[in-house]
Amino acid sequence: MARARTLDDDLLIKVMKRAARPLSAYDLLDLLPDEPKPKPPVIYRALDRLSAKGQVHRIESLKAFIACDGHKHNHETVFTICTDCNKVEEIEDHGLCDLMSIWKQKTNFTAQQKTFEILGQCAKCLAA
Amino acid sequence: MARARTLDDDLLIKVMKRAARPLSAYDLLDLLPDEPKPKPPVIYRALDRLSAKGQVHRIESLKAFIACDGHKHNHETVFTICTDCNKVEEIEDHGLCDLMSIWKQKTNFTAQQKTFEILGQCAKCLAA
DNA sequence: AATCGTATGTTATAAAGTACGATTGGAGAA
DNA sequence: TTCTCCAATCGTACTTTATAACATACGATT
Repeated sequence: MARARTLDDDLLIKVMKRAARPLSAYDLLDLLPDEPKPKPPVIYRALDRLSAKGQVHRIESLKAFIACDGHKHNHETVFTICTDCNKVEEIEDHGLCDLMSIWKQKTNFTAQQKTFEILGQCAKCLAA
Repeated sequence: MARARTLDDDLLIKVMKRAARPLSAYDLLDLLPDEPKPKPPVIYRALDRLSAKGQVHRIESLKAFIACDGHKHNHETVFTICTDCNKVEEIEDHGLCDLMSIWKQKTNFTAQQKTFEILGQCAKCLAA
């Protein structure tokens, strides 16, 4: 029904997980195996697909992407991003859901895309 | 202690407020009076200054900047950004402060920069 | 008055993202 | 089979966003 894909989504995820830090689209380009070297739009399309499936997140404040650890996202999530060790953690929090519905009532604003990110230092890096 | 500034921060703010929507650095470049046309780094430095003073915010999810309405930020804030009319509202919320300290306890993560943004539709635009 | 330090301006380029025409390869028709 | 059609994908070339590196003006310091 269409042309075969040259860049495998699972491979992309694997590369991202191995890096264990947010990677820009161009970082990914460099890290992916060559022959043929995928072009930027190919990377972005793959990221879009995976993002739509919730397997990848864009960290807006870093202009970079991270593989999602895979749990279900039953709740709203916040990312903590350590600027020292680059570790990203996903906090899944019911309290944030509550807050969201309070805001919804207060403002009548209909949310479509949420970006909750905290940059700083993780416990380990702060201690060191 | 240094050369006089050709780009006045107050003018920049004024232009941003008049626009009443998030503007990219290059939007600003176009909107500012010419003669001499400021170069990108000049704009970005002005935005950094104003951002440090809390007079301007970068909306990460739009790669754009908005003049802050100026109240004190005694609490954590969330931005709602209407993708229809481009209106940005700042929700100042004590509940979010509480949540932040809960996260702090839970994770021992030390926050330095917070990005809380909600894209969607405001009440008016949803009705229309 | 010579020198210095720093905020500013400028040039050039890096980094991030995308519009759009070209290509592939399978489905169905003849 | 061989053809045509078409949707998904690709890739060129470009736009947009951002910054590194360099140059300069000018008040402060000696």
